[in-house]
Amino acid sequence: MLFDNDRDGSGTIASVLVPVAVPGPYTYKVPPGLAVCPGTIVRVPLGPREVVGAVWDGMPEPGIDPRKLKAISHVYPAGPLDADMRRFVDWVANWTLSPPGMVLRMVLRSEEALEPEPPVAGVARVEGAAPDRLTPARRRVLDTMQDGFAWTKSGLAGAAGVSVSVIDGLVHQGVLEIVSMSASPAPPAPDPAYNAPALSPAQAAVATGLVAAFDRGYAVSLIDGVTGSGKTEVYFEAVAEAVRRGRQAVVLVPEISLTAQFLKRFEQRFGVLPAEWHSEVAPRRRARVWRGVASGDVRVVVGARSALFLPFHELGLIVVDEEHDTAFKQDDRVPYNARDMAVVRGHLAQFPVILASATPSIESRVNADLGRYTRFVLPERASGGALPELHAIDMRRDGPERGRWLAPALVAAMRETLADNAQSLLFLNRRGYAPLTLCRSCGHRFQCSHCSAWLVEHRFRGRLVCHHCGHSEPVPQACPSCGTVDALVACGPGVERIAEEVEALFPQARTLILSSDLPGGPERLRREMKIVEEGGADIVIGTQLVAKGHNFPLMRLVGVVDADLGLAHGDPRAAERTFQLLAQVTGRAGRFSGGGKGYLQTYSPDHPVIRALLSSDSEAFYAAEIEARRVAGLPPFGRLAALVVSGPDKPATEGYARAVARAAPPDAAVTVLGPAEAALAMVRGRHRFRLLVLAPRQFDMQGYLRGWLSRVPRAAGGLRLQVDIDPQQFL
DNA sequence: AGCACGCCGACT
DNA sequence: GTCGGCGTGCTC
Repeated sequence: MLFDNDRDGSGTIASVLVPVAVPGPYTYKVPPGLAVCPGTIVRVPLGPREVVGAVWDGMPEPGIDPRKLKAISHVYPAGPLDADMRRFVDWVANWTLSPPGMVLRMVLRSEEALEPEPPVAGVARVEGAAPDRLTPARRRVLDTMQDGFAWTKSGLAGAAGVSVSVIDGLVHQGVLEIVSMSASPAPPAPDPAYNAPALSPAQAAVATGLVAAFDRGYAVSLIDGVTGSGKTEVYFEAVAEAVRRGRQAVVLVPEISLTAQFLKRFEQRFGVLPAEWHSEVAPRRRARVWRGVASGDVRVVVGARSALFLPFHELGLIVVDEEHDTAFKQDDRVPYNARDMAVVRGHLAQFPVILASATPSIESRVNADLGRYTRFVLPERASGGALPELHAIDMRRDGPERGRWLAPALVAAMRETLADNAQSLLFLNRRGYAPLTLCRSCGHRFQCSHCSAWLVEHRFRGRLVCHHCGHSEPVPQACPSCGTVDALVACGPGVERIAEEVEALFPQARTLILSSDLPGGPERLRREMKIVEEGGADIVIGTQLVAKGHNFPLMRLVGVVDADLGLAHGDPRAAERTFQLLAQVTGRAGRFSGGGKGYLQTYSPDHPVIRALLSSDSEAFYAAEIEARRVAGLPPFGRLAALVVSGPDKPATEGYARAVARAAPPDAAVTVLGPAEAALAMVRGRHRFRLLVLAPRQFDMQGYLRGWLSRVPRAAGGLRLQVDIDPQQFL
């Protein structure tokens, strides 16, 4: 904010939010001649360096020694951030108990974007000049340039089918000259009328409902549609409506599914590729998208969760695809859930938000049941194909012989599928060869020295790996405890072990493992996904990454090797996660090739999650799960739940966690999970302790946590809270 | 003595 | 988040 307090000649001052973990804006002098307003993006000195910040709303903190004030050193041409954006930053900061500057940092992550796009060097014709000899290559270049525009060297070389040296030669001769090309032209806008699809009656009804939401300002729609029901086509109609209304739109997708396939579908519908925003976009391109979003040249962005913090001025729609996906959660720095913050942003700026999933999260279902969201159901596949027929294999009765992991019934189905030249998918959410290794002689179990989780054998790499902290060591010849040689046994299966069994059963089949940790990285993974997609593999063995994003058109059979995995451990969302994962995985079968089959190997065929999966009845699952939470004394999700995660590996940390548990109000259910349970419960985190607080609806969790935080001595060092509360009731 | 490393506090 | 200051402990 600006303050005209020039009465004493000291000049104006402004509040500036700086990208550091301080509680609020700092005060700076505005040098004469610089024009700033709330939202202006500025560079300011901070300690020994200069940082990028933004002029912010609010009174400067009183009691700052005026002699201490430094001056804004630069005003960026980008921006200013509008009032909606500033309110959003403040809201997210308050909600996540994070310093507002740290949230602002997420908005201003591309420093390159803050300056205008630097001009690029190009070549243009010199009026009247002709080359000494007109070779065929030179002719092609000059023909290509008949439009009279300037070209970049490489662009021209590509278009004319010559090498850059031909162009250099023409420059040398004075036929072409190096010119400075101004910023690239605005990308073509998506055309809502380009290729409107023929929607089924059910899809059309949903599309109409989504479009109608635009007249209500803020409204949240939940599209609950089985895999293959055409959710994407349907919400594209809402994107089209936003574009028609002159608004910008953003589609948030879990990072993993930001695939070429998805972008191509967008192009088929709208005639142009959308702007992309995620961590793999190169800095230059990133900067261009940021500037385009701010200037309004970019109308639609498809991106990962961080796209939510782009500086839109005319945002009129957010779509969150696969809204249940945990990739929308950021666990480090500012811990936020992009799905919830999307709803908040829609609320603050009064525009519609669409959440889409085949397996909505419990909280979104509850919010729909309570009437906060409008739920649209797409119960059938758009192709008219049936959902896969699912069977349980009771491993207690019909399991495989000792030392094998695939039941006879599943093997028979694989054989049949193979004979039909179709693909099978074996799903096991466990990387490596075996999850536990022990010594046959003395019973020693290999445990991680850093975090007490079991070490997982990775036979291809010849190492024992901790999946919790990443530590790894070579597989020893002798037992480190009793010294017996060659006495180590692998217990239980991982994908590598399943592959071994498949290769023994079907030596002639083309078998492929899809697992995130195989050598070759994401590049190889993409290649292999493509191989599967094109039919280059018969049997695919995959971890959870096969559940997401990619479509496998030839997949006809899915075998879940261990359907119970993930149902047992301490995470209160274990059942929900398992249901979502297995529904997504089995939904891969027969999605494009007509009928498909799925087998669930389980020791607990009567578990509500397994039963709901078998009957393809997600209603049964939601009812059972909500009831189970009620019986367990947990408040219904979608109301209030908080996770407090404490970070560093310090004895004091556990003490603080237990102290907050004791201080909790009587009607809040508070659980402290120790390191082992936390390791199981948090797949990706490296948290040593985890405090789970479940509080009833009317309880001010934010205030409680803030009060508690203020009492934690600094000595707790780096203690971090992760708040996982559905913000619905506060909107 | 010289410096690598970790911890802590300040940053307007 | 990033920097500098300062203490500890190790090496030339």
